[in-house]
This record gives sequence, C-alpha cells and structure tokens, in this order.
Amino acid sequence: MTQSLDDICQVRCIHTEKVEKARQYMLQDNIINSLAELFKCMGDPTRLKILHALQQQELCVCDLSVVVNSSESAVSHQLRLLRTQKLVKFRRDGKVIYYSLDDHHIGMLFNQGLEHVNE
Amino acid sequence: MTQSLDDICQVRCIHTEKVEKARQYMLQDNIINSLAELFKCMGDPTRLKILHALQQQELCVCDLSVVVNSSESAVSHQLRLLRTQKLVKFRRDGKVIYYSLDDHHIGMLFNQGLEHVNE
DNA sequence: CGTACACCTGAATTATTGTTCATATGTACA
DNA sequence: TGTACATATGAACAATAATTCAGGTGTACG
Repeated sequence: MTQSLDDICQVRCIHTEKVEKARQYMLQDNIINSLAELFKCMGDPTRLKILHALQQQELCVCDLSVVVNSSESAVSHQLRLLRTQKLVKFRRDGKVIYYSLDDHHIGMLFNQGLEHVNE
Repeated sequence: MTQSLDDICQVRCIHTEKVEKARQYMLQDNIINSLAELFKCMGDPTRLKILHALQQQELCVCDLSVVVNSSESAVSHQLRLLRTQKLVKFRRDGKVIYYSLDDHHIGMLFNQGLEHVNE
C-alpha cells in the first residue's frame, strides 16, 4: 500500500507544492534503475580503462588484460558486465574474440565525464 | 618495479603493437579514478533520483527525503557524496539548506545516459 | 580423435558501499 | 538562555561488488 503525499507531509514535509511537482517529474523506478546500472558500470577504474582502450581500437581479452593490468579472468568478468549493459559488443575470429564499443553514447558519456573532472 | 611490455608479452600477449598503442593512449590513473568516482556517484538509484529532482528545482533535505522515499539521514549521507564530487551545491536560508545541481555537465550526462537506456 | 589455446563461468573470499541508529551541530525564535 | 527544528556525522551492520582460483567451453589444427 502506497502512502499518500498528504499522510507523509502532515508530519515532516516543508514545501508541499515543490514535493508534489518533483514527484510528478520523477522517472519510473525501472528507468532510474537501468540508468543506475549504466553509470555503475562506468563507475569502476578497470572497466573505464577497458572502455577507453576500446574507444581507440578493438582488442581481445588477452590484450585488454595487459592494457588494464588485470588478470584475464577479472577482465572477462568485467566484460560480461559490460556486455550485459550493452556497452561493448564482440566478434569472434577463430579462437580470438575481439571487443569494441557497442554504442556511440558511451564515448560521449566518457568525454562528457572527462570535461566535468577537468573542471 | 614496473614490468616492461616485452617481459609480459613474451608470455601471453597477442597483438604487441596494438597493446603498445593502447598503452600510450591510456589516461593517467588519477584521471581514470576521478572519472570512476564521478560515474560511481551516478550509479545509485537514490542518488540518481536526487539528481533528477534537482534538475527541475532546488530542494531541501526534508523535501528530497520524501521525493526519493528514503530517510533524511540516508539522503544526507548521499548528499555529502554528491557534494564531495561537486555534483550538487547548496545554499543556506535560515535553518533550511537548499540543494541544486552544481554543473551543467551533470544534466547532460543524465540525459545522454537516458538515451542509451532507451536504446 | 586429442592437444593447445583463448576465453568463460561458478563459488569463495575480500573489499566497498548503503542504510540505520544514536548523537552532534547550527540556526531561529520565544 | 533554552527549546525546537533542519541537517550532519560516526560507528555498526547488512548488502553488493571485485578478484581469485579451479575448472569448463569452443575452436583450430596436427
């Protein structure tokens, strides 16, 4: 059962109209959660390094593990996450699997983030 | 002591030139880490809801806790993180503290992320 | 076939993170 | 000064996530 805004605000709320407005504006939970998953994915140094390396060129797991200085197993686990979130895609060439960025948004997010970090 | 690329690649590496290229392209660790902090900050549903609500209008802690349906203490902890990462700023008006987005990049990151999520 | 190699996966361990609870700070106002 | 209220904070606990280790796929090639 959902509490009504009035029930809550009788007790603690200050700006009833602002809160009401914010509630109407608020995105659905499943959208917020997907978005959180996306940013969480980009919120790890190892994964960011992977993404940044792939911005430049496609690479195999073995190469990536050297570039990001992590074990192949760890990289493989991280790549699975990135795949699930559709941040990277891959193609098979014989025994080797080449990874690359899935989507132009990722590069843009990365660069936009960089601008913020560089003040 | 740092391993040289040759030492590593004698054993496991496939595409030496690609790896070398990727290594030169790679960002410094402190930059990658700052970037990871930024995205990590945006990688939590509660914090995303806070940010999204603040995209629309400034709000106080009390209001926010109702909007994101979380305790005031939890919201306050999250706001500290967002403050530290310079995602939000605040102004005091008597007893009440109003929070707002610090930087236009945040809104852009948010919207860019939304586009990815909506395929 | 069977071996070699690139990669994947599950379970266990360790490290991080989010929330709660109790308490502290700072401001307004009687 | 004392009380009320909005917010902040530290410590503790519970939930999640990252890495390692020990196998397990799938493909190439003799």
